[in-house]
Amino acid sequence: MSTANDQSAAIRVFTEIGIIHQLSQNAMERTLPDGLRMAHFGVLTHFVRRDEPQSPTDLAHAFQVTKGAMTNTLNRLSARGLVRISADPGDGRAKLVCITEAGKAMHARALRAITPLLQQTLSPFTSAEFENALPFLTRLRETLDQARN
Amino acid sequence: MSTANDQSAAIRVFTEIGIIHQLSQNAMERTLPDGLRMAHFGVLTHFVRRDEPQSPTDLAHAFQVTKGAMTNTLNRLSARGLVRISADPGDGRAKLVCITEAGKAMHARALRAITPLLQQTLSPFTSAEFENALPFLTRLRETLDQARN
DNA sequence: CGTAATTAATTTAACGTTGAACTAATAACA
DNA sequence: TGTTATTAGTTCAACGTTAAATTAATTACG
Repeated sequence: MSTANDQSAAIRVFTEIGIIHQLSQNAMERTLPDGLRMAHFGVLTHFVRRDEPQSPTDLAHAFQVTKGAMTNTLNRLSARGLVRISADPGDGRAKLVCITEAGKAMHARALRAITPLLQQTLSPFTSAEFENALPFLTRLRETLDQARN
Repeated sequence: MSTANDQSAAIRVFTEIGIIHQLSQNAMERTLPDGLRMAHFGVLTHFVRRDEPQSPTDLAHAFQVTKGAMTNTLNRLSARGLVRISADPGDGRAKLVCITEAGKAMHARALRAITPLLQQTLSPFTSAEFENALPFLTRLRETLDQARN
């Protein structure tokens, strides 16, 4: 990555990524039940995979989002009873977030709702194509993440 | 793309793409001069590459954004004198958008501002890696685009 | 011709996000 | 110990976006 010409491929990659993000997020949010947003679904998925209490700050870090954004997301999930927020007994400043049974049920429902969309729109691809794309994307994300801090 | 297991790679790809989009957009907007946003920079880039009048609807379609969003973007660019909006002489409903000299100058300035960031954060990659990633991303974007309509 | 359907663009409310300012609790250290 | 710095979380204004409703102009067609 040295000459000016080299940058054009990188810029095109970022442009495609931006549009893919927008299109896929919109398609999924139109499909998710009950006005659930991708940010909410992401947090539920996180807790389904890893059912341990976690602080809002850790969650904000995991999702690469500001603490303010995570406060908002968790408040909405909590207001729906999909997540439980309690005080951290070991640290008076901190809180601990858990998924509830209703949260797990909502996640399962959301996953069922979203599956046909995924299967339909991704039918022109093989899973190998996605797996082949992953290492580059992961490394790019890690690089941007490091540059941020 | 048939079994449930296949979807996990696709979901990871979309997750990575979402985070890359967020991180790269934030990094670039922190670098762009004068509070210029990526949406604005994108429109300027479009007109630098293709210096012909174009309607807001065409631009909205090119950027995969609603007409309302494009109205907002164009109004901000116009308020700064970076773009000129005139009535379409052939269609009383339509408008035509052109880039101005100030717009071209701002684009050049923005590109200069953003180049070091690109070079710095992308130095761990070769341009071939970006070029190799492009065909898959392009096809994915096209597929999502078609599914939308 | 005249009515109905389509199209271009704007407007509005609602949402998620950022960045910055703020409060409260903890940690560091002189 | 007491002051200072750091850390966790919230709040607020500003922005871009979407979806839906609205206005105005054009096209289709009976």
